[in-house]
Amino acid sequence: MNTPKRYLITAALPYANGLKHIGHLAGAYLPADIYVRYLKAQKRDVVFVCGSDEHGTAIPIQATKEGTTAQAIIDKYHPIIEQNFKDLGIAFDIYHRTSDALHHETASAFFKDLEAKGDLETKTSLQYYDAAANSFLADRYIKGTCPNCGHHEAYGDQCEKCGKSLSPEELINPVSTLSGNVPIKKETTHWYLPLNKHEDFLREWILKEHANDWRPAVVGQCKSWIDGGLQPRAVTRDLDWGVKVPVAGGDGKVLYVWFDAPIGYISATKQWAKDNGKDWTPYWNDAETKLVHFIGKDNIVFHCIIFPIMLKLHGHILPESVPANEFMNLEGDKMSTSKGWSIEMDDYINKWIKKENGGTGLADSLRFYLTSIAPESKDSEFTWKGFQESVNGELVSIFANYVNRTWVLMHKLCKGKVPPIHPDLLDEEDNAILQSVKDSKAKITELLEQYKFRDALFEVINLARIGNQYMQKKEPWIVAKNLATDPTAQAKIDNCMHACLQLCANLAILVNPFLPFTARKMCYLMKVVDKMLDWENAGNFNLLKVGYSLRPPELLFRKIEDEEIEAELSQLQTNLKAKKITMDTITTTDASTAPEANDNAFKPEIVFDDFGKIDLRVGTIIDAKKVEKADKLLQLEVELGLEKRTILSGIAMHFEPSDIIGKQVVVVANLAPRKMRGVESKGMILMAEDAHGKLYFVQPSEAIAAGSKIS
RNA sequence: GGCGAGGUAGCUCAGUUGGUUAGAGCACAGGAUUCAUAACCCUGAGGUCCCGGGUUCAAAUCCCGGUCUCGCUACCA
Repeated sequence: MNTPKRYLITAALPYANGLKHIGHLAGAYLPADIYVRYLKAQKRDVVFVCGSDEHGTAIPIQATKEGTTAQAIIDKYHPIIEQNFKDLGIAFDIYHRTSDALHHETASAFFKDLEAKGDLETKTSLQYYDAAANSFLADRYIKGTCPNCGHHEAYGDQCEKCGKSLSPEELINPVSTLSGNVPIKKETTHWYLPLNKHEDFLREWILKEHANDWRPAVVGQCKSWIDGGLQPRAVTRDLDWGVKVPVAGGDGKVLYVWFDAPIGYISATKQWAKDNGKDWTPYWNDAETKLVHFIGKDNIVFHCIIFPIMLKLHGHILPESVPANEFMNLEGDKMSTSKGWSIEMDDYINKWIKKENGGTGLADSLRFYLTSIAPESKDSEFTWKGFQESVNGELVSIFANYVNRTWVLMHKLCKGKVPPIHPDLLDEEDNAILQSVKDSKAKITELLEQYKFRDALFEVINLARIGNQYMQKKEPWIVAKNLATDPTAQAKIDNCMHACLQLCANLAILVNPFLPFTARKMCYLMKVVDKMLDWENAGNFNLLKVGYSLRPPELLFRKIEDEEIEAELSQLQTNLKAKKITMDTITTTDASTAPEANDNAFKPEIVFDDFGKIDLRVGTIIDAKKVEKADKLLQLEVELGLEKRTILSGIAMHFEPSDIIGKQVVVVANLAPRKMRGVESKGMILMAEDAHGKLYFVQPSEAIAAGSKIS
């Protein structure tokens, strides 16, 4: 294994529109922090950068929601997120922000350079435009009905109810959130990054070079994108919140957030270098730097496809690895802040860490559990019960208990001082325990280098288990009963306790990347400086000097009680209900007070003649079947009296074809035909929809002749 | 529908290029012990390796088909 000259480690920039939950923590920040702490203990040259992503349309949207400015939003969340990370021991070398002038300069120059070299293309296209507000509408400024779940408040980029990614074109009944008007389409010019031109490079770099050392899911996802045919991607937007497009024709446009955000890694590095009197350039330009991006699986395409192309074009190094984690669920469901089904870092900190409740030990308890269930190879699940069992059963019972019994015994039998070794009495067990430490260190080191943090942490606990076994065999508390009769008794005790103490010192070093607060507390108990935690010290049994007096025993962690778990579980249900009520309230309030800005509101008045243009008829479904290669479409044959019609309807998720044959429906009979999935649809079925997105047929109260007019 | 990842003990997960009787930790049961946060230590019980075919002397592993979960993507007048 040849060691890189230096490391640059990044963790995904959290979006500064709200609080971040423990799923985010487990996905990117915690593994990154563990890796960095390990590298630093190895005395490697490493910089760990992160920062708030403060651009994009969701920020000004959130501002509107909270009745304030975009600047106020980021100024509110940036410091909270930064502090949350600190409280949980995520030790960035710098936590920067993309609203900073230095970042604007950096991103701006980056874009300018690519533009000047001809690496970008421009293209004119039709985009939604709000004539009343005199502005183009970013995805996030368009609301409409979600085509996936039928939610009325879906945004142009994503539906927050079902979480599906959308494009504005997909929305049903799109409405501008600025004025409430139906947007029109207007020409606009944007810059594009032609991903398609770099396909060969990506194939070579990812599918060949990294086919085996990157995680299967990462390579698989990339392969899927590359094989699917890469398209040019717009890198600018019509918006006034973000980094201004710095070239001619860029008025009123900013860099698209995903173009600007990853450059945030670079500007953060610059800021760090500035603050510390260093040169940032080798970290991004020198081939001997190892760059690693820690992210969640939703970010794979940006960090493995788009950003690498940008880096290559701008003359930077490429990431050596992108260890993306899968998702962490919570008690059987996906985590979602907006649904109230999540555990915010901020909440955990306030409840478990800050109070006299537990202090920093509880930060490590969370780090422990999250690491032990890290979604490294598949989605995993956080349960409070699991948290309790993991902490009580392994962290406390095995690890902390080992340290505690060592300390207590050492004070009882060795006067609180590191006892001497008596070489003539050393036996196989004593030699074996030293060898175990060396073996564990080698294993843990290897696993950490491979980003297998879950397994690495298990090895640390296992070493404590070995310590327990060793002590059990030696039974110093039994030996102590023979002090009067056995002249070698004290020497035997000394040898055992000496080994146990040295093992504790080793445990502190090895656990440090995972549980930094605990490692520090162990240093305190041992009365040693942090320097002892250097990785090179692990595997040695001379870390504590003979005769050195140590502090009295103190518990490293406390157990998690049943009542606390029950409280958390019911809190979760409460949050869920509270959020639901809030959402319902907002929906109804909006409908009554600001009808024009809400698509649940009544549409603008029309005259009778407008209505008269619509030919509504009663029809009877005489056949229904699923459309091939479409999950949501049903192909219906509808009897309209004068003729039979083929009508397609997006209701396949709600009804079984066999169940609806014979049903009477209301049909818009004179709607212009439209082809979907290769089948022409002549007309439209009217459906009613409740607040939960459930669909109902609109039909006459009693069966009447097919083709009957409705007016 | 297409693509990607996953499905192994009650739970959380390992199982490298096919090779004895499929492993670990929790949880559970029994035993031993008391230095330790009712902790530790020893022993044990537990599996149709999602289902069905195929290749092979030999399949959790390779191939084909199906099914379920998650993600990306298409479809929604």
